[in-house]
Amino acid sequence: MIEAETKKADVTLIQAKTLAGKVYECIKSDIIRGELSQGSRIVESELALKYGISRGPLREAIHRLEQMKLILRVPHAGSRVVTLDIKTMHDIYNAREALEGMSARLAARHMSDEAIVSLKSLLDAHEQAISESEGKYYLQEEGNIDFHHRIASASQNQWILENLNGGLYQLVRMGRYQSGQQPTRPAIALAQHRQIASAIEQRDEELAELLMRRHISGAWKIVKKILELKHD
Amino acid sequence: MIEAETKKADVTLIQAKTLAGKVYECIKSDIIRGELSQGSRIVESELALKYGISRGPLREAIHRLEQMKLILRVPHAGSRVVTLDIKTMHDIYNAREALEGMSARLAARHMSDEAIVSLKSLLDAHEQAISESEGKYYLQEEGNIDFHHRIASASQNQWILENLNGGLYQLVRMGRYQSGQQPTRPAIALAQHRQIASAIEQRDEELAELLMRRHISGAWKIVKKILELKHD
DNA sequence: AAAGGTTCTATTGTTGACAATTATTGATAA
DNA sequence: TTATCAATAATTGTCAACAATAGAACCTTT
Repeated sequence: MIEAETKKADVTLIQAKTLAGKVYECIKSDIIRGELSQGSRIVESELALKYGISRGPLREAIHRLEQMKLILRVPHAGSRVVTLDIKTMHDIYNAREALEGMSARLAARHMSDEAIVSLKSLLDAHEQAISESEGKYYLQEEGNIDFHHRIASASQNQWILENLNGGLYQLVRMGRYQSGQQPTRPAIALAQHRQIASAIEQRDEELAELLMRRHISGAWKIVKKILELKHD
Repeated sequence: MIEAETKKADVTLIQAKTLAGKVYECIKSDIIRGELSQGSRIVESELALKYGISRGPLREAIHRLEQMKLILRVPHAGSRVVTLDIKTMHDIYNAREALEGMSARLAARHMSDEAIVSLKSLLDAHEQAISESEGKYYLQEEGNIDFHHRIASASQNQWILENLNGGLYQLVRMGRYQSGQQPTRPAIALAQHRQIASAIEQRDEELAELLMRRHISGAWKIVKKILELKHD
């Protein structure tokens, strides 16, 4: 039993019990971090060799990544890492706006009082982190994701939750990582997060959705400018 | 010509270039039509034998169906056809409301004038079909899907389009098919469709989104009643 | 007889070889 | 030179055998 517990702890670190799952996590990380650059060709035998597995599970990993749109595949021709141009990112942020807006609305309806308290203390921690250290972008970014993740969880909508965690968030991460990972000014984001949390606390569904949509479309405007600068 | 004979789907008729793709289409159809009933176990070797292929491509087909949430899979334990209970359907309709609402907004922004004309003539055809034949539910339902599909295409948002066509619409179809496939009263739906088309024609993004969301949440209320009746 | 552990079986996960297909290269002719 | 077609190479798609795992059946012990 004790061995089983420790084993399970190890497994949770690896995030997957199957070979395909582990390699999927690896490749996903490589793509998001840009180690596999955008548009680059994916050759099954190469990656299989690199990770020391056969082509079977590797193929499964690739298929998963294709479904979440990190990889583009054409039958018999091969796979490439997706290229996040401005149009694609715009699509992603529009989808996010719709889904997270609904997510916030449902969170205002369903989130438990304890979860709301916990959410607000998370925001306090963010404020602390921001005022303490100006340079810890990474932690701030993780905190940002954490906030959005909690809202999505509280919505209690399984479809939306899975499509945010398993799809859109990964693409957003990849986009941030590869465009210099500037955090949208943290103080402003924090203020907006507080507004959203407040709307949820007051069970104001309409306002919660409105504020979340404004928050995301505002983030898009900043990302867009960064991308346009990069492209010129 | 549409025959009822298509249930014994012939693999060679399907356009997919790969074996996995063909079998994927077959199984998807079987699930939506209820030939593979909700919650029933999926055994790889059985299906492989049934379709006369090996387990490799069949596995790929199952993985795709898992990603679009028609199949639930647990590692080493097996797969089952999803069960569309009320909660799941509610999640689906909420996600639809968010995504198709945004879709209508973007359609009002991007849809070409010619496409709008074509859309309106499609609605005329629907009106014709409704007044002519009271019983052709199937055609009406296909027309309904056609309308929503055109909006999604006109949105020019690839992510939303793919997640509607390749995910939510299939689940909605499955739910309709298996709960007696009552079409939500076609005359009312048609009137709402006309309103939406009109808003798009006037480039009123706000109104287009609002009307589409109202349309879908209204549809949900009807579906919910049907499901509740069934469950008692 | 019930609880607990142990063997056994059915099913999934993995592998390496083989077939089919696409893209490339090179030769030939206009 | 350039276009076209054939042969070739590189890569993906498919298969059947093997390994690992979870769940069922069985036995043992109390």
